[in-house]
Amino acid sequence: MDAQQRPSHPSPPQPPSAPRRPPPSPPPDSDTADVLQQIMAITDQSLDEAQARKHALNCHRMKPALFSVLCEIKEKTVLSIRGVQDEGPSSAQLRRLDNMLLAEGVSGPERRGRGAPAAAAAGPATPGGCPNDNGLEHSDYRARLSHIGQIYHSELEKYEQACREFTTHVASLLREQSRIRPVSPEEIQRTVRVIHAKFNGIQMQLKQSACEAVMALRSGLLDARRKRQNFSKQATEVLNEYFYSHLSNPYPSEEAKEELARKGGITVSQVSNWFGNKRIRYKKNMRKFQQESTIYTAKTAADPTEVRAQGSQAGCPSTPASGSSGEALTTLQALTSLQPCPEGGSLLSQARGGWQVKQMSTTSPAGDPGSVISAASN
DNA sequence: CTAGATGATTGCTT
DNA sequence: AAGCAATCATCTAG
Repeated sequence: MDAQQRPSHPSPPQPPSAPRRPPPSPPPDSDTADVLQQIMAITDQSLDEAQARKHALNCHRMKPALFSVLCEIKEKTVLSIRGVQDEGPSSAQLRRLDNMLLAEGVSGPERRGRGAPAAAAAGPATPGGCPNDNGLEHSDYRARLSHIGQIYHSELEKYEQACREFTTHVASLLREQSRIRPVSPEEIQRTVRVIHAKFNGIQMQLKQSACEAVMALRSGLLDARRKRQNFSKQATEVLNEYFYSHLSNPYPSEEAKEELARKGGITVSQVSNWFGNKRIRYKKNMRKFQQESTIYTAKTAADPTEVRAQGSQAGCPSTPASGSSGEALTTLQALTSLQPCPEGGSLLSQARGGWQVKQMSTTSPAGDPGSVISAASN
């Protein structure tokens, strides 16, 4: 405004300072054009050169007039610009991405123990998100996940740094320019906001990429899980020993399952799966398992240190007589293996009472235990 | 390559 | 929630 206080008087005979003005006596209009040209030229110059030129411009006699003209132009244009506010609906999307990265353990303060939210969302039988608690694949998964996290954080840091630098640079540039053209602090603020919005866009892309990487990793893991591996000999041994030594009630308690899992180097859910499969398959084709049965029963008879019931038998509702029934069964099994039964060992099934067989209530109205097996083993 | 074995998953029942 | 039954997908021995 003070520029307007000093109306541009007709040019004095000699300009107070026009140090590098090549034309000695320029035409009246060329003065303004010259100043503008110099302003434009500043961008093409080196810092030192520009500094000198700026100084020259600041002292130019036409500067106040030019400044007031720019003020007027700005006055008009700013009105039309105002009201165009940024910040779109992308903030919600950004929040979603943030949440997801947080849940995956890629971002956030500190990585949680085991990807808890993912496990919570998984199925009941196995912790779907993170399969083998002790598997190689899982550690590999975690390693890759943390690698993604590292890249994400370093990139984020880089972008933030660049954003800061660029913002301060632009702000100082604008402040500098405010000496030759009207730049309000508000305008600087707005420009800064625009810059931040741009960098936010970049950040969002980065977050999106991180999410995609995690997703790819996750689906890869799920694929890998399908590529099952047979249990180790040790694990199969431990499980079979328990199964055949508790043939009257092959339902290990939670503690027994944990013990078996620990001994076999597998998870509790794998133990559950194994027993589920085993019970079904044994029941379906007992004859096939008879040899295996004798092997393991002989083994456990010779080695009393193997995993005992540990309350599973005692706590079993279906077989209250836990004491000698196991041993009696063992001998029964040995007998049945000696005299193979064409129907798949109905003798055993009678002795056992058919475990926890669902069909029992539906298939045999007369309550014939043998029919359970014959119904199940077709 | 194939058949059988086996671990995992899914849908259902209790 | 645990278990059963069927099924899938992979492994493995021959």
